[in-house]
Amino acid sequence: MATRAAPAPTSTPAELSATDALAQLSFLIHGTLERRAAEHKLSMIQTRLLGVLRDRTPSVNELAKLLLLDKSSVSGLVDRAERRGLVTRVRSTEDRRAVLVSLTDAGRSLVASVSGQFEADVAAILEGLPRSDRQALSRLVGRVLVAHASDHGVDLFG
Amino acid sequence: MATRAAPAPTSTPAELSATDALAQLSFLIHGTLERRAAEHKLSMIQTRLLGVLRDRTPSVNELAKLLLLDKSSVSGLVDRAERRGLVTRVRSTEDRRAVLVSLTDAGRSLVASVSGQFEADVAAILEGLPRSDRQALSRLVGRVLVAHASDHGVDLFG
DNA sequence: TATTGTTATACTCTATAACTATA
DNA sequence: TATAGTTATAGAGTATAACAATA
Repeated sequence: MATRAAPAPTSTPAELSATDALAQLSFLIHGTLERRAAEHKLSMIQTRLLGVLRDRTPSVNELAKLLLLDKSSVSGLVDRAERRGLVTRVRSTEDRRAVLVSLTDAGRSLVASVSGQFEADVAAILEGLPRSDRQALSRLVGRVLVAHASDHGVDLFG
Repeated sequence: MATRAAPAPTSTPAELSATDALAQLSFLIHGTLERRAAEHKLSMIQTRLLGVLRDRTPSVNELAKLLLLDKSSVSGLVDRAERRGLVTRVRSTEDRRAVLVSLTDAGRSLVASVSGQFEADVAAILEGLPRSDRQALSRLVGRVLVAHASDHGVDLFG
């Protein structure tokens, strides 16, 4: 956990390894989204569900693969989101076993709020750096992501 | 959520804003720890509990503040960790209402494993960069952390 | 009276197994 | 038979409220 950054996020030592620094920043940013979502009574998994649905109308089965959950877990997740009026279920006409899940207007509006606030939060965290440093950071992190993706057979720019 | 990095982590576009890049990397790193912990049948919160206990023997009340949980939640958390032999409870002699929680040898060993593997994972992710770039990244992220901490009244280097 | 910790209760989240209805 | 989805069940994790023991 990069010394104590993850399980026990603590103070920032004068000297940080790149590993420690990245771990600490990651938990800071993750926690930021968690808090924003909680303000809207959303858990992280409900937030991810809404996020996934922004540009898709997947079946329960496809959702299970996207969210790395069992289909029964997705069933319950969608139940609770549906009860709150955030998503709807529609029986597929092509395969009448399948159920397609999509955002309601309320769901779309909610995920847009959380999303916007989170982006602003991250931007605010980065405001500690002058613009040229932000660009340098962006370039370096972009390279890490590209390298990691290619190591894992992910198709970038697809 | 930095476009779709958080709720719907997807591909890496050719051009990433610093915000998007940081968000994507953060969720990559957080997910890395989550997977490592899960291999040891540890949830994130159990992992954080063990992490906090590495250099402390706090009361249940203090744990609740450190983990940002209600004391009743901590009570259950410690119950389950104790049942697995990872932590022990000792009644405080100074204040006989208080219960002090500490790691067992098994708990300490387990958290060391997860910690070590996670650090190696993050280091591996960073290996996509040449050493000079890693140093630059570390310096930039360190500055972000310092700036954020000072904005929030956190005492660094304490 | 105030504080520490536990317990009772209720809800979310998760998986496994069994079931229904399609294919 | 195989697949899609739901339901029953069990357990972790969380909070609120009520309680016992100690301060």
